[in-house]
Amino acid sequence: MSAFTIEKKCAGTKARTGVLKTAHGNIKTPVFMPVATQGSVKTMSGEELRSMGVDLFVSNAYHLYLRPGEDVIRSAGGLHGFVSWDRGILTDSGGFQLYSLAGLRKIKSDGVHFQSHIDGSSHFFTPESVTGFQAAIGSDIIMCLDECVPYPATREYAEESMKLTLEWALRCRNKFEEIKGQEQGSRQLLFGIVQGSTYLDLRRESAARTVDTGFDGYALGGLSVGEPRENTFEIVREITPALPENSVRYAMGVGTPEELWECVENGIDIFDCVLPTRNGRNGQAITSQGKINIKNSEHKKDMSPLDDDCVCTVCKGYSRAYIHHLFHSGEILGMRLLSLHNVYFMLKSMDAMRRSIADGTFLQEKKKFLNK
RNA sequence: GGACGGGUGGCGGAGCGGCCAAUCGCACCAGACUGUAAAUCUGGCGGACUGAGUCCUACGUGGGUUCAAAUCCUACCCCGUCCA
Repeated sequence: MSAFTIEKKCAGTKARTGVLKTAHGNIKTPVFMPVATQGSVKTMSGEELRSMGVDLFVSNAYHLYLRPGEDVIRSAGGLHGFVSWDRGILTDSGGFQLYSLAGLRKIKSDGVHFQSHIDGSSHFFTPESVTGFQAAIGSDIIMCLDECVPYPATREYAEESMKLTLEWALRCRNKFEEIKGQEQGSRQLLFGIVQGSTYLDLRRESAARTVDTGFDGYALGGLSVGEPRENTFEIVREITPALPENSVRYAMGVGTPEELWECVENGIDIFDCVLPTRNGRNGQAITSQGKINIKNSEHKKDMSPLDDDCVCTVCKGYSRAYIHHLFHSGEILGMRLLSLHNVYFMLKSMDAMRRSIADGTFLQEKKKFLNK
C-alpha cells in the first residue's frame, strides 16, 4: 500500500493536496519542511515548531554521523528521542555535502571519501552505509545518497554524475530491502533523487530509471544551486510529469515563497529550504509585501509589525523597531523572532496553497500572492 | 612652577617629509544568502560632480622651513603622568 494518497486535484493545474503517512504522523501536502541539519531548526525549540504546526523537518545524515554519531543517537532511542520530536523527520543523505563541501571529498564509484569538516578525520561513505545509518537512527523518510551537481556543469560531467547517482540509488534501494524486513524499517520510507543538471534529456533519463528502480517517493535534486530561475522552473515543469502521479514528489532545497507557488502548480508536494531560518538570522524577514531587511535604518522607529497581514506571535507582539534594535545590539532574540516569523510565513503559505487547491481557487490565490 | 608624553576622520587607534583623503577595528549605510562548515559573507563610509576620474576642504590653533608637511621648526591652547 502506498504511503501517499492524493486527496484533491486542482482542475486547471497539476497541483494536488495529499497525505503522506509516516511512522510519526500523517503529513498534509503540499508541505514545507524547515531545515534542522544538526537536529535543530536553528534558534527554535521543538515546542515552538509544534505550536506553529510543523509536522515534518529535515535533518542531515552526514552531519549527524560525524557528530554526535550513531551510538549517541541510538542510545537515546533514535533521532526522535534524542532531539525530542515526535513528528516526522526526513533525513538527507549527505548528497548536498558532496556539493557544499566539495573540497573535502573524493568520489569513487563504490562510495565517497570524506574528510570531516569538523576535525579533518577520514571517513568512507557508501550508499549502503548512508542508508543504513539513516535507518538506524530512525528517520521516517530516508534519502538515497546522490551527487548534487553544481551549476554550471558540463554535459559530460552531468551525465557521468547522473549515472553514478542512479547506481547508488539501486544500491540504496537494495540495502533498504533488508531494512524493511525489520520492525522499524517496515515503517520507514526511501526516496530516490533525480539528477541531470540543466540537461532535460539527462533529467528525463534519470527520472525514468529512478522510477524503474522504485521508491516510496521521488525528489528533484540539484535545483537552486545557482542556475537561472527559468531553468529551475523548466526542469520542474518538464520532469514532474515523468514521475508517477501517485507518488509524492519533493523539490530539494526549494525555495522562496514565489518558487513554492510555481512548483506546487506543477505538482510538487514537498519542499525544504534554509532560507527562512538562515536569512532570518541574517536580518531578513519574509512578508506578504516582499522581503525586508530589518537591520535597515528605515525600520529604526517603525512601531508596526513585520507583516500587517500576519498573525504569528512575533507579529502580534513585537515591532519592527524593536527587532531592528535587537539586531543592532547583537541580541539572539532578534534572530529567533525572524526565524519564527519566517517559518510561520512559509507554513501559512503552504496552508493557503492547500486550501486553495481544495477550493479550486489555486490560480487566483497564486496571482493574489504574486501581486503583493 | 618644572619634566616628560600626547592632541589624526563619528569613536578607538596606525602613520611620523613625497607612494596619505590617510592602514586597521568598531559604529554607521547598503547588498547577498535556496537538500546550512553561515548569529555569515560582500561592498560603501570627508565634500562636490552620474563616473574610471577631477577638483575642494582636512590630521588642536596660528606662524614658519621645504619643490613638497599629518609628518620638521616655533608660539599658543588643551589633555595625561610624574616632580615641586
